[in-house]
Amino acid sequence: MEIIKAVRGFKDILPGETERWQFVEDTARKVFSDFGFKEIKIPVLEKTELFRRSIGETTDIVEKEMYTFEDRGGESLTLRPEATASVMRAYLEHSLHASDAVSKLFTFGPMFRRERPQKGRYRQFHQINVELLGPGDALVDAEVIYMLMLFLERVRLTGVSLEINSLGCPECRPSFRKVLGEYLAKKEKTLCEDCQRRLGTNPLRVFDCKVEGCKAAVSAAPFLIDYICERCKEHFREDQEGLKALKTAFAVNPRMVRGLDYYTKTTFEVTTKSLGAQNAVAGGGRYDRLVKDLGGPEVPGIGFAVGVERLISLLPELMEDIVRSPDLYIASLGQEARKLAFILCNRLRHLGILAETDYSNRSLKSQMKRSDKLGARYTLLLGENELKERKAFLRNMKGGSQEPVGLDDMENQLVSLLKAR
RNA sequence: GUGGGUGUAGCUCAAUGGUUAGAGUGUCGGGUUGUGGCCCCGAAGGUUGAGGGUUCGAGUCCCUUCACUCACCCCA
Repeated sequence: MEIIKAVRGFKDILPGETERWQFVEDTARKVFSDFGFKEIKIPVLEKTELFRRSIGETTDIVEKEMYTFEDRGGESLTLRPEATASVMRAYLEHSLHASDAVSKLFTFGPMFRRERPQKGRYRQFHQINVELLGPGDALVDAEVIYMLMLFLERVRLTGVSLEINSLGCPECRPSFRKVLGEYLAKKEKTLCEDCQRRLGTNPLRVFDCKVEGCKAAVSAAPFLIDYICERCKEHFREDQEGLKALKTAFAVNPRMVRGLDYYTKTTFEVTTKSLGAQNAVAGGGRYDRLVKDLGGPEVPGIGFAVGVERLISLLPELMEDIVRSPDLYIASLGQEARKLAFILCNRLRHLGILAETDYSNRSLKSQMKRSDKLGARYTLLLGENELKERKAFLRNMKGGSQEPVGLDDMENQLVSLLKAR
């Protein structure tokens, strides 16, 4: 019979990898809570309408990447392609804005997009998501970005760079689109097919194109940040001052464009050179209209998402310090000893010691090999002779030295010995 | 969605169209009574991704399909 395999683009995360996931999540919890953020848990399934309204009808995500289906009641549901929309929904549904002027929220979880799988791109992938709602001040932007960079530093990620940009606001962006559209129209012939199409739909996207002709056409193009209104300019300037004050290195990338419609003003991305085409490790920005667009009060917000698979693939390999190996392996010989090993092993676990033993009556040699393979610090040798003489041998697996331990009160002796380090 | 590359043991890879598809590594066992790592010996482990075709004969050639992978696209 043929075995059933996982759905394309969906991955198992096995022991050996999960340690890194836990490390990343634990670090995130610690850092974010130091900044006053609280964890929120939200469903993976939402009404389709939520994403259409927040992400934008004409974005690629909504147009061709969502897992949308009708449930048995005939309602259109969608596996979330990102988390911000759900957090906003929960924020409004539970009127969090009414109970506190500032909401600092983070969440972990899987997201779903039906794209062709590739390095660093899966159909189910995980994000760490942070949202800060309430204040619209530029210093908040700097603080959130600072927290992101601190988190990345704490998980020992290196070789990344931070880029920021401003997308302006609903008042000033349209006028720039017009300016850019007119500029690019003059160069239409040098643009690739895709970009010629983009002229009509979203000329800002041409900035993202990697085709040489388009790069050249765009190299002298006007920049959005030169056309944004005074208020947006001031906001962007304060944001940069904030980052400088917090000694956070960044570069302004006037060509950075983001794929979700709800962003306004500050946007940012953390990228790497070692991930191939999927170079964004984290990204986010300010969304001052989103809450209102979803039917809520006028509450500005800012947030970011970290791609966990991408982040983990960039982490240094050597992380032995986070995998736990046994403190003690109990090797037993004979029925009586085996029974005692069984009791002792579980009592030690009860006391917080990672103990292992073997129940299948294997040769001492096999048990020693297993102890070695598991990386146990000590092996306790418990056989018929030891039972008779009321003492067992405790072997240090690193040096190979052995010392006797009295059978009576052995539990306490072992605990004090093993917990000493 | 479009294009390229790759599918052989758990993993990394061999095998001119020609016997019974091999090696390393890993797993399990053994190398005189009850001691790990190094070394030696042995065993288990495969529908050669799947399905069709060409051929006296296919892991090898052809077609289809699936998966993986890289790039486009998009984004975390």
